[in-house]
Amino acid sequence: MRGRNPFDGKPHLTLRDVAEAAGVSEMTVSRVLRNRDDVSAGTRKRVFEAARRLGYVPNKIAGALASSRVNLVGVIIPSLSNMVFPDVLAGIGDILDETPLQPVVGTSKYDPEREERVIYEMLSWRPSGLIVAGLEHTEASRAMMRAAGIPVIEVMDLDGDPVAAAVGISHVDAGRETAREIAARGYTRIGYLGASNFADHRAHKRLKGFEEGLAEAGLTLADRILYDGASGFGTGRRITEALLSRTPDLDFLYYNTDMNAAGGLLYCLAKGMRIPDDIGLAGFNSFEMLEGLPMRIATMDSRRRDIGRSAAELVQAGELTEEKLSLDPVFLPGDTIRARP
Amino acid sequence: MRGRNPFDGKPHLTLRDVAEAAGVSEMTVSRVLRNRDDVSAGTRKRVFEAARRLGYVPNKIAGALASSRVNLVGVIIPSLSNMVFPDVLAGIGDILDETPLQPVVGTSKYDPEREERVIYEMLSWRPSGLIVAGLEHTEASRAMMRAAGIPVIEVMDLDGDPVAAAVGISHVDAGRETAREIAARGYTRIGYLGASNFADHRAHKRLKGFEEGLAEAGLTLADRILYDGASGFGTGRRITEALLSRTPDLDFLYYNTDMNAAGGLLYCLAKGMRIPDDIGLAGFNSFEMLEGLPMRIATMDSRRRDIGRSAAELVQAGELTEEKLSLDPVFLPGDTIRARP
DNA sequence: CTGAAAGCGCTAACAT
DNA sequence: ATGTTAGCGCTTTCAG
Repeated sequence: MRGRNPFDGKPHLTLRDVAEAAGVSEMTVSRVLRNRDDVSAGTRKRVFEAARRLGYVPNKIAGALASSRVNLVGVIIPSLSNMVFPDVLAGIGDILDETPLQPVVGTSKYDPEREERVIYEMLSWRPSGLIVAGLEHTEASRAMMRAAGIPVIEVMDLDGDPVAAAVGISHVDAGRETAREIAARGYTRIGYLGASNFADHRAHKRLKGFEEGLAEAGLTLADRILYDGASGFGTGRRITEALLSRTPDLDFLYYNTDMNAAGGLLYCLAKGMRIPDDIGLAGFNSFEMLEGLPMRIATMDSRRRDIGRSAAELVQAGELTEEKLSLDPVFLPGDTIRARP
Repeated sequence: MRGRNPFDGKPHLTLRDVAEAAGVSEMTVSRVLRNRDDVSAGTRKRVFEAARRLGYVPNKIAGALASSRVNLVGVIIPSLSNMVFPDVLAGIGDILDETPLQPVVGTSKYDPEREERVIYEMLSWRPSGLIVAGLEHTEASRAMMRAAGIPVIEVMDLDGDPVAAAVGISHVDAGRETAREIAARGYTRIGYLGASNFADHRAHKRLKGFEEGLAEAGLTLADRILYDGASGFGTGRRITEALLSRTPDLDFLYYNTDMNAAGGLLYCLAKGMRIPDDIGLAGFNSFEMLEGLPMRIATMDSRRRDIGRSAAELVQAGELTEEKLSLDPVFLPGDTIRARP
């Protein structure tokens, strides 16, 4: 059974097979296949042909062990269904596609214990770098990342204490800034609509900053509602209806994410409310796919793709950097908030 | 430099380090860390403690090479931003989470050459299985998959010639079935709205089946419009407006995906059209996040999560199966199509 | 229950 | 420009 795939009697081809077929040494085959330029054109051609004909696929496991070089970058995010994370991945891809590095994605499902296991699994492949969403990890996770001896970049959040490098926005600032924009436009009866998910630290930070921003203007949150489950139009609708039936005199609704704000928008429009005069709405994230709703929702661009790009650049540089890179979220007033007086 | 990480002067810990610290042989450490039950409780405890204290993380590269066992499953999909693919991944995760197998995702960006490179990269890690979206691949890709000696599952599509096993729906049938539902409700002036993306084979197959289904009822497509770029509400709006201004007397709009249908729905509602009496709409995919629109769009559930689950089960079984598993897409009439007479 | 020896398939380093 | 040798860090196999 040794040297064979467990599912098949046929052993994998090795360098030796190609070497014999081409009439050269294993070492020469290895050089050709790694595109080194110290092989004569004729030999190179013979080797390529032999490899092609046999259908040889190199064994990276062996190569990585021999060279202690692994061209993988671990990327750990909470989920793939949240839309914000694929955007970060796209940014990472923009950069890594131009390099030999390859991202390998793992998901934590917002569970720190699960994240710890994923980090452990990832590190056991000895990747060239690690990109992890968020700053909140178990102590064991932090210890592993510190000891990994590779570039470790925490992304999306800057409010906290990164293990090493970090790229992101301050969600506290984002929330505060949104509150200022709202207060500056004369709204006073403000409600918050968000997820009860205890582990969504970034949303909690935005809310914290939001309340600080309101306080600056002498305001407090008039009401808030939390939901379980996934964000979406239906969720946005339901929580909006529930909140407004409880506190009908709200004049502004601040959502944890544009997805819910979109549902809220559709609800308010259906009820004939006048937006943005009677009631204003704002979300967070700036999702491109929502362009095309009846009104553009006021939101803050969370710079997800840029975050992915910058993180990948830091990994690619290969240094054990502790750089903190703060991107500025951009407030986009859209149509669901009054003009500034 | 050998045996060290290129970014760090400090070499990684090895089994030997743990063995010395615990006062046992490397072999014993290896046994403990793989949770084999042929080690005495006392030794086991000493080893675990030493490993913890040192912060040892095993090297899977070496382990995989020695054992020729790699607990990775390659998953190759066109993109992560399309929403349909994360759903397939979620289904795969449902199953693999209960096993030692771990999915590794690669994206082809709808480019067969790129897909070929990704398949090659994946196979060079000697994974335990491969799950690939679609049936259209380069000849070289097909040859690699045939020769891989591992379970290879093509997913999402059954109209074509799979390399080995396949799990999915027939998109031709899905299109034909949708056409029948529309024709049975008395619509006659039918338009199609889809992507020009040459490489979206499944959408083309749906359109083919759709036209066949119309033909059965003595109908033909009254007009069609193709767009470049991403699907979304804005896109749906724009193509709907363009198509209706060109052919105003259409009484049904069939979209390649619910995302565009949603934009079309919002457009038609804004224009005061009476849905589903004056004009009907249907999409494809059944996206959960769209629940909550003003009307539920008629659509067909593409069974994405089930497809992921079944594919993962086949991989996990570990046999070189050639099974073809056909799931039935389900037509969901929603509110945008008239009741059957 | 524990250890010693051999080798997985490749590449670094040193020949020639 | 090509070949030879010695491992990479682990697991398999066989001995005790």
